[in-house]
Amino acid sequence: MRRYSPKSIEPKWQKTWEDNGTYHAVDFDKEKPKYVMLTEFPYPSGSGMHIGHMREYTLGDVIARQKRMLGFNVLYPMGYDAFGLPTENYAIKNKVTPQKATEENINNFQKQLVSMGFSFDWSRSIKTTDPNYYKWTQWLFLRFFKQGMAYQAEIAVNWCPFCKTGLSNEEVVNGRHERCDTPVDKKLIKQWVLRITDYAERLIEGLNDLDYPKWIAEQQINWIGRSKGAEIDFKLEGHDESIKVFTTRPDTIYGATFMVLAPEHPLVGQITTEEQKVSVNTYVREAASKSDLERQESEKDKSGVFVGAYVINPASGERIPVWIADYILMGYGTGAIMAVPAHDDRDFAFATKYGLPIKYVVEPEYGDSLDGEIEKEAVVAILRDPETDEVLMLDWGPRKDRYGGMLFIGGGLDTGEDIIEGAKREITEETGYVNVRFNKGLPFSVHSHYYSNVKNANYYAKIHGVLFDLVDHEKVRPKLDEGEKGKFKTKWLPISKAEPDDEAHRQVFLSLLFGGALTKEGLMANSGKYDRLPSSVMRDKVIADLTSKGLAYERINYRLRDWIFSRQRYWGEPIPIIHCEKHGAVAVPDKDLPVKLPNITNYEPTHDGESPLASATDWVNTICPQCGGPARRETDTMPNWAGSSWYYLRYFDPKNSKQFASLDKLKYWQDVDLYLGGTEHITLHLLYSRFWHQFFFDLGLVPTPEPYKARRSQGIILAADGTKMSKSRGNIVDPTEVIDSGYGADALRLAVIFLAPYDQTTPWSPESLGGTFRFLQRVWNLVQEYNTSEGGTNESNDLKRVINRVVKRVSQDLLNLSFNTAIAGLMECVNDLYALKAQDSYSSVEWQWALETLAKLLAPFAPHMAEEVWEQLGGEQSIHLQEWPGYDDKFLVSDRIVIAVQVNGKLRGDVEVGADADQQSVEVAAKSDPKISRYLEGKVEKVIFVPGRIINFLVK
RNA sequence: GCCGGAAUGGCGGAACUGGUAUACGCGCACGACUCAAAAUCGUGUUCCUUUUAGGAUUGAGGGUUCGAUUCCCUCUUCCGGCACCA
Repeated sequence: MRRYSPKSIEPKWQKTWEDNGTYHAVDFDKEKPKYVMLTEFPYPSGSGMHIGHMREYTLGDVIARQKRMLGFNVLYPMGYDAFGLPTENYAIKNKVTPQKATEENINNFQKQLVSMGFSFDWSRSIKTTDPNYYKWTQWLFLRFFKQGMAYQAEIAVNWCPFCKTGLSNEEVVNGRHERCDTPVDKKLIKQWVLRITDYAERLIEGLNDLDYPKWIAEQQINWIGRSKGAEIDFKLEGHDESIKVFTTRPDTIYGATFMVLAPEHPLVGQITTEEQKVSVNTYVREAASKSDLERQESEKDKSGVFVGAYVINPASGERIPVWIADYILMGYGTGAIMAVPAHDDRDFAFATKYGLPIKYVVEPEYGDSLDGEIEKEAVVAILRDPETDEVLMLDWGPRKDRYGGMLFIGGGLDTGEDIIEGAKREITEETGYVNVRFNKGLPFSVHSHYYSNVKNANYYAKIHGVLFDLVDHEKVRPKLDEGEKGKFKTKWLPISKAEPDDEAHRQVFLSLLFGGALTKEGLMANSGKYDRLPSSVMRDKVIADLTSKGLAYERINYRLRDWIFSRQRYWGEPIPIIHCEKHGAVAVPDKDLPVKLPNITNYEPTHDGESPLASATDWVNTICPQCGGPARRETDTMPNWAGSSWYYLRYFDPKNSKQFASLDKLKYWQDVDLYLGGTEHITLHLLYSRFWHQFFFDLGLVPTPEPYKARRSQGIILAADGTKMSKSRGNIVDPTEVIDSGYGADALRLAVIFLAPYDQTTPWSPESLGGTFRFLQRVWNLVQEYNTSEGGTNESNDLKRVINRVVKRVSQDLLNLSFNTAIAGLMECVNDLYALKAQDSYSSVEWQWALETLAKLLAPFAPHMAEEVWEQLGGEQSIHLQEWPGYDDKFLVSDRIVIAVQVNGKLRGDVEVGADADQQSVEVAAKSDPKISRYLEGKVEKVIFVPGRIINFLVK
């Protein structure tokens, strides 16, 4: 008997498949529906592929292979995303050219991919660094340019001092460059920028029609950060101009007690008064030199300077001072805000630090309006013992209907009664303490709808919160209403343990003892004619009123910034623009594309923010395509996100030299049916390529509005100890080593999939590789031992059931992308087959069918083993071109079933009955079982019977 | 702080629509084969107890239900994303 030896079968089939073009996708196949399975193409780094890559491609491969067997014309392509910083940095370090490094890395990657037995259509492979490819990247860029969607701007960009290049917003993670972890600086350079913000709304809207997991969609929505509000003009005192602010809370405009501008705001210089000039200039200079990281670190300690100017609040007519502070960002909204310290945490911190006024205009309201409620003024008094830092609470018993629970001292005010007097009276009446000192009152009221148990009435109270200090413990006898007597107990509690059950009480407590801004909705106060309106209503009203005076308009703002598209590096697609003195930036004519990246000797990045291409004088100096006059080429290159923004389209027509892809082929292949990739690209590549695609759709270049119909993300494989795999930790699992060690690609594929649900981050388990290898070995031996020569027609219902069951299970699990349980199902099936084999003749037409079916189910997961076994069983053609097996439910039912028996919900045993047994026969069977009947001695009150599953006796 | 996701044996994980929790694999223990080991095969393996049996158990606590890993409420912890975005 031959032993299972992956080394001798895997390379053989890999070669056969490639020679036969087994996995080539067919353009315009009329017989079969198309299916495009896409996995993110790799960045060919110097360190080779790791197990995480293999998880992604194996999952894609399983889907692609099964879809082929299900009768789809499957395109499962692969290519290389090879431009970009890491290769260039690697090349510089190892003193080779990026071209050479890329070539070597790709060769290495290719070898590894082939050794895994993936069913890629290699005839369509692409490289983003191939001039025949980047010609079209440049051509597509020029579509943006020609529509005014690519523009140049001198802006302060995120600058990576290590990579010496500007970065997009998306590439900065926690103030550091995501590729090299270097803290990012700001640098003012002229940049190419793509107007992705024009598509902000579309990028959100488009998600509605896509099959993306909710969390991925949310992450994109979050990143785009839509917020609706208003732009409002504040007139500058003594100037003609006014300053526009953006706010999402126009309802709080009466609470705006000062204004803050970003230090970079263009009006700062103009409006600063003579006496403030020195301090303002110093502050602006310091802010400019701070990096993002430093700005973030100063989050807790806000700083700013008064510029000496005042503006007029357009709603209240009040005169308020103008400050600058670096917590206001020039890049968002208008770079200026109306500061409402009472209702914004940041403004509150700022106002507290600089002693600016805090004016509350939105008052909290709790509960919904109740029938016949009585309006009243009330106090909630917090009595604090300064000696022990404890507060006095009243325990009214369990809370019900917004009444009772742990509360502070509270009660209604008599008509015309002073708040402090009234509070003092309540303290003494309810608790008996006489010597208390008023500490402070809340600068706003709290409104509460509630039902009073004591009075048996609905109330709507306007509550004044007051804080009193206990002077001494002298007490008189409390003076309680009849309804209050014996209803509560008083308790002194440390401040940290005081947790009032009523929201109004809690708000009073928190505001009195800890202060802070109120950021929630509520009722308007101190807002002139708008008083007592709900804040949400006020918001629309005040915008409407100001809009009618031409002082405001509604506006939507996005967190998303335009996409900085220039890199001051060598290893990227040259931006196909020529700068002419007369005509400015001129597009390279389409016929002159590609603008090839010249070979230069010194491609190291420069310190001054100029691309190394600038030194290639021969290449740079050219003539203007419009006037023929002297001109210079653009020397910045594209980011490595450029090539990957449209690569899936090129797979549809990879060799086309006339177009990026022909419309016919685009119409046939349409879009990607399932896109599998990493979570790290959700706000980078995935967002960028959706943007490109949407823009191309608008130009009529592609037939679908979105590139990827469905998206899934595989989880990360951690090292066995649960830490992240990384080169520095030295805990990376190298797939090539695993294959060469004798386990082979099939066992590795199974191990990677069997590990956990595909989308779950989970630690690698080297031992499980032994498990999947053993499983394959068992399959192998099952086939080797099977003897075709003595074949008979042995009818076995058990065999039929086992095979039909596994077909159903694997088919359904694959539909749900539940790959790990599909493998568990296959393992279970093999275990069952071994058991059957022991009792059976093990040589019949049916066994032949069973083994063939098993091989087909195994084919997507372990393609080499399946192919070899298929050949041994006498199968024709490749197994991967066979039809996916079907199943029939009628073989799944057995005539005897086991029903669980519960007594009072507790499992007491089970009975075996006929498959169609009714309640009565199950009851009889259960009662005749002595293990069960001993629990049924009492009176059986009720029986719950779920046919085929369970019977539950309720016994008294 | 805000938004998402998760928590089940020694470990990775399974459980359809509320219906026998712990499938499958790893590990471990014992046995067979062997001079021996590896490999392979077989048996057992949630925990506790006074072990022919009983009790507990899906992060914690409560609720709905005949019955809850599954539904509802409160909380804890972990992971991912965003974070001075007005």
